[in-house]
Amino acid sequence: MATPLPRDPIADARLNWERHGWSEVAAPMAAITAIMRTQQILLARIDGVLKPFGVTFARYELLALLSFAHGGALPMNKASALLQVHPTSVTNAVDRLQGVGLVIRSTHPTDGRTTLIELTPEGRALAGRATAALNVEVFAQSGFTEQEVDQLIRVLGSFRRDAGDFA
Amino acid sequence: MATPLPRDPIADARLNWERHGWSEVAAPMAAITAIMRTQQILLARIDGVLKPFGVTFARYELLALLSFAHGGALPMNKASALLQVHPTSVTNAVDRLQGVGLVIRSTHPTDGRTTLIELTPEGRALAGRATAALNVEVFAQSGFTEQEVDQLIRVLGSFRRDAGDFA
DNA sequence: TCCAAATCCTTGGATGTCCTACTATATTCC
DNA sequence: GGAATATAGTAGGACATCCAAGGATTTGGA
Repeated sequence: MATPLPRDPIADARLNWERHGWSEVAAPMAAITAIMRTQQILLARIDGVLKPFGVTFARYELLALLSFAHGGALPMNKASALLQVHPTSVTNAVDRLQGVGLVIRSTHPTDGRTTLIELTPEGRALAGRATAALNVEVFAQSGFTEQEVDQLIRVLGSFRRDAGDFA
Repeated sequence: MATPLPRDPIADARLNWERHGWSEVAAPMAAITAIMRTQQILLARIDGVLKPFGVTFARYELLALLSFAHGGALPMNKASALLQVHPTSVTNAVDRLQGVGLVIRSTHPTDGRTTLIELTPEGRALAGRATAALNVEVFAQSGFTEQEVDQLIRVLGSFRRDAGDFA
């Protein structure tokens, strides 16, 4: 990766906010900006681990979700809701996963509008191997202490609830 | 926004991890997934506020950075480093901002390789109005308590340092 | 029963991000 | 000096996400 900057650019932004008389919101601005940047770092790390498996994080998430579903199948709209992404994002992911034989689309037995996404044996196998890799190479060395992990889960959990993600 | 889910999907994922014998990494997995989702929520909120100004968060960040620079100008590579995005992302943003007259490209006085990005008066004015809107509509009601903001800044700050963002 | 409203999925378009490769300009070192 | 190396920015391509719009199917109320 690139050479580290001599100073934290987010801390500098916070100072700029304070200098301009926006001290009231300087800290939340810094926290939010830090979340954005942290997500970038984590996504790059995850996609790097998944690259050898030929899937991206978005596609892996779908495979993992299906692997936990009874029968290894879920309606598209359920997947969209649980992954909390736009339906078109699921369409996109399914197109690509189906293209390489990791999932197949099948029609819902009673509702003609609904399309079921079904894990193939190859998809299930890949999900297992990819999860093992992520567990070892990312989650087991997240860079957060146990206490920090608990704080993040608590703080971001209430944030997501307040944002309307879940009841 | 859509109807809230009856259960937290990330907490459910964590339970699935534990049920499959990955208890050691279930919590970090949940924390990381929560960061990803929180970023999505925040980005949507920010872009919603910026929409009336005709800019996205990526372009706003560049305008804000320039507004704090002496002379309202920065080399492309400096902007890339400070925003911590790929150079091509800056090229993209500058193309669009220049297209609507908010910035202009100028050549570096001594280094012919370098291109300076310069804020136009319109760009500076828009940056000011957009910042005011974000301060009031997003940062002042972030959904985090002061204590949570401090925790996030501390935890994510050390994470970013460890990730090599800054010294 | 039958048509309007709701739901499901897909297509097409806009953005942002990254990577690889390429051109132009500077620097370094023989 | 001049060639090899390094740095700056851009073009082209791959992905993911969202929104708006449209076709298909189901549900529900008149």
